[in-house]
Amino acid sequence: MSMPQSSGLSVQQGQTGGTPTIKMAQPFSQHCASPIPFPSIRHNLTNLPPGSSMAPAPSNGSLGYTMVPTEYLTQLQPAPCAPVADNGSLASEPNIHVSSNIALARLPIITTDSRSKKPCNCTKSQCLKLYCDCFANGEFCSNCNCTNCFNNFEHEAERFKAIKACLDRNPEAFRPKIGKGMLGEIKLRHNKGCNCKRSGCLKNYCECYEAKIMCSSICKCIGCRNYEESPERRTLMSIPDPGDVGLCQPWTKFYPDIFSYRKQVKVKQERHPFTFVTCDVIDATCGCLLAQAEEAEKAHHSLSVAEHMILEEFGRCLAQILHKS
DNA sequence: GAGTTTGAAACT
DNA sequence: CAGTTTCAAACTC
Repeated sequence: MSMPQSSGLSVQQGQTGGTPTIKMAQPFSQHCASPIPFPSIRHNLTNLPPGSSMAPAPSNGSLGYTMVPTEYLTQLQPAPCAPVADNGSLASEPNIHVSSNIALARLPIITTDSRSKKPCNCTKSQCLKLYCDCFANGEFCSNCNCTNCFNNFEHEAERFKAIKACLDRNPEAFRPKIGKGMLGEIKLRHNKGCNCKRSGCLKNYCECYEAKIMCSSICKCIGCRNYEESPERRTLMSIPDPGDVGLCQPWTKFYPDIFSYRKQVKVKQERHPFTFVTCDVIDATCGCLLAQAEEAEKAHHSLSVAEHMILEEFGRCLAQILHKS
């Protein structure tokens, strides 16, 4: 699967282990990997990525919820919660009940559609299998180079069947592959792990490497060189040795745009919010807020406490954004 | 641009 | 669940 090289985020613990900091690592959609079974929070998750919805996990109700592209959700079942439209507003389908206070309380979302979708080149799958990146990402093919494409409005029935088949095989088929690690882990990791044998996990064949994350214990790769101290990885990724720099910020190498606004600011004294409140920054902020919601859920806090925690987190995010700017 | 390699997804 | 096949992307020349 392909991912924009210049986008993506993560939430990392501060160097002293204190306040989490916003770092780029993944598109926002990748942040929503963990099911969110806390209903009171879930119903307030109106800031899901545009075009996404939370749906009950298909296989096992106890699993909570899984994130499914809204197009798929609406085709598979009556939407249990309001999807987020591409323009960031709540969908207006009459069968979807949206509590007015939620609707009123919603903050406007800046769409992240600026990330261009990579066209696929499928020839045999009809773009109805997970081989197809468009299909796997819950998107219709558009401006692709595919042949005999069924991943479009004209082939709704076939798409429906294909989606259902995928979910039957794997209820989490459309779950983002990159997510947070185990409880307490903040770094992102591949949810399934890779199975590379020959690439040393240092080529884009490797999903971990492609996502610019290191392989983890769940990977079943052979001859892996995609780990923290790997010299080959450092060379490939042009990561300076921690001893060579005072404050090592390796991810700035991979995701320069979120850090580049500092340089822009130096060059241009007149600053505008859009020069540093980029889509990636917004994505990272949403990721922090979701993480906070999950923490509240795990701690079984009440809704009001959860809201308080999330608001506090939002404040910290704002402070960091201002500091970075 | 054609051919090869690779590993995920699909299939048996 | 393991082995095999299919597939499309990544890579090489």
